Amino acid sequence: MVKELDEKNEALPDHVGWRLWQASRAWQAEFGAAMRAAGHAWFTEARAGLLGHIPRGGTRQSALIERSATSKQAVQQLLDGLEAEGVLERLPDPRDGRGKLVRYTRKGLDALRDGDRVKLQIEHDYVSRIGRHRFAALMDALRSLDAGPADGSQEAPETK
Amino acid sequence: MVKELDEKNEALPDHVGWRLWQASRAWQAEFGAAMRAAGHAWFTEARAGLLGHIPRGGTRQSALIERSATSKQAVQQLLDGLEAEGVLERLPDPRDGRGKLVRYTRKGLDALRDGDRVKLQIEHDYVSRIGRHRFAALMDALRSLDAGPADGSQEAPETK
DNA sequence: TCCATATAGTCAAGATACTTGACGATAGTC
DNA sequence: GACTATCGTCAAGTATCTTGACTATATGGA
Repeated sequence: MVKELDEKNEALPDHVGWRLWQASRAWQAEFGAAMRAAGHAWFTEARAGLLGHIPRGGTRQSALIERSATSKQAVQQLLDGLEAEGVLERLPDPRDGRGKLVRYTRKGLDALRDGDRVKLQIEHDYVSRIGRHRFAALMDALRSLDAGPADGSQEAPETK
Repeated sequence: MVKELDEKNEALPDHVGWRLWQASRAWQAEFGAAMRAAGHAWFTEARAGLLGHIPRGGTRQSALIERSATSKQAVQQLLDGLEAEGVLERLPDPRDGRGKLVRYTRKGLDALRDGDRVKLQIEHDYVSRIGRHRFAALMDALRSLDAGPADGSQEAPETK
């Protein structure tokens, strides 16, 4: 029944959600490929998402669970994997007998360093592709979206 | 409540990839929740991602595989699920005995209609949160990123 | 102090999404 | 007809995430 209609580029989505999703996936694919190419074979997107919530100085596991938008069991399983890979280590929290502290190992810190380098490379590439002005506008809009889910009367807050 | 000693807000990421990821996840969570609330209990993010590649007029399964960035087996399994849910149907391609055509059922078209409505609602909310100008700049930047991965001649370099 | 409740983390089982490998069927080409 | 490429399926395994049940420690009264 379908003639060529199907072959002539029927419109693909062009709304914020789709664009954000495509852009996010493209970034992650590029970043992950670069990280694995840099020798961090353990690097996956799910793990990267978790690591993004762990500051360089480490954190308590419970704080990590609050920040990430998943269940504590999911966080735990990702931590198990990262600990087994030698990227992180878990220590008992001296101030709370129930808690544990999550900390980067040397291997983990090395990965963070490489990650920073790759991020800069990708960002530089993006700027060269769409221009400094568009890139700045992109970041501004994304920060504004993140900042004001409930308060629409504010400009972008200070860049702390 | 919380002892503030080690809660001093160690910096969380603030780069393009992170911002895109967070924004994308937020959009998808909102969209998915609205769709499920609208009665489309079968709606998941993975399925939504696939449906995004299926135009209203349907498509060939092989074309779908090319568009989506995963394996043909992953596509097939998602199609199996969507077919079982009655959202899609697969017909033999009259022009190619090997191929199949993927088409929306009535139920699927109803979901598309609700999806369009939800998208507009979310977009309207975004505009009210960050302003028409920022929103337009966001879409412009995202489209530019998608358009020119290899050709940077769209905008003058304007470096510095 | 003792007890009730909340919090931090673990263990176990299952669902979903995705991957690789192997395979049969049809199409296109010679 | 034979060779090769494409289309789709079947099967098995991995990664990620979810729910439910459980232990241990902390906290806040009575």
